[in-house]
Amino acid sequence: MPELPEVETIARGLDKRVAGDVIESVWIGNKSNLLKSPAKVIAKTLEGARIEHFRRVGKHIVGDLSEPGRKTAPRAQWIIHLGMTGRMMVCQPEDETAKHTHLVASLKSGRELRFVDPRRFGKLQVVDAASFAAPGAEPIGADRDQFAKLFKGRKSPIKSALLNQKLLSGIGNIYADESLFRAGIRPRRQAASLTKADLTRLYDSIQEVLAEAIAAGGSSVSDYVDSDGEEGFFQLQHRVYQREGEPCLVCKTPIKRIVLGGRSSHYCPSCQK
DNA sequence: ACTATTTCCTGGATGC
DNA sequence: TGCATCCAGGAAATAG
Repeated sequence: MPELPEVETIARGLDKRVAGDVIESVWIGNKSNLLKSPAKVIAKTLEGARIEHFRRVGKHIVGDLSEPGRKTAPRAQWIIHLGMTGRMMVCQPEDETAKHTHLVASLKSGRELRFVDPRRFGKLQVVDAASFAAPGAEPIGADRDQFAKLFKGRKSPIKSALLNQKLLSGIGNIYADESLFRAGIRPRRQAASLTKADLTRLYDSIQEVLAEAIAAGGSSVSDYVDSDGEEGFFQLQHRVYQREGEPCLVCKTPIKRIVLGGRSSHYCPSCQK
């Protein structure tokens, strides 16, 4: 599932390959639950636009669009959320159309950008230029004091707070579990109960885990691949996620799995307090 | 202002 | 082999 490191990898890949290209025409399928803007509006906004850049904001891919020939004339932003199974693929027109293809943007270079999403938890929208903002703080390089304040007075489990995109935007189930393991904090701990030392370790763990995961090209669980169809390999470095029953890499205690807010949470009962 | 629960959706895994 | 059932989960909506 695409979280911050996967979305970062995909956005960088897309930027490298299609920045500067111009969208000539757009086809949108009929599955409207994916669309946060009306299909007509999306098509009209994308058609004729030049893609200045693709980049990541939270778990969103943002495409900055401009008027062709006038790079400095901002036009709109194309916002893509991959949900659980969404993919953005750079294809040749003759490439076979994958099942569950919901949008195809034909580019001036002759290539196509395709959005594919079997489970349809993804979202597509267009917004005014420079108007898009993630609902919460950017986890990478967040201010330490601001970070600590996010959890003040929160009664929910720290794991749930980490998944709350309105607090931090970008952390999902994998990196929440992995960060909590490295920080030695149990997922069920009430967020407000974290000491200053806990928060410092958590902050550092998040920075470390996200940086390592980005360097590894993300985690390929489920069917994640980047915009080149390449798998990431951070899943090989997971210490707790999806390792229920397997020995902790530090102390050999079997990793436990519990369900918090309907989400699997994995932790070492010995290393995490 | 929070928090907890439900909903959306398909494919892969499991069980009989 | 086939068919039914369950499960994964990001985030919005709903209920408390």
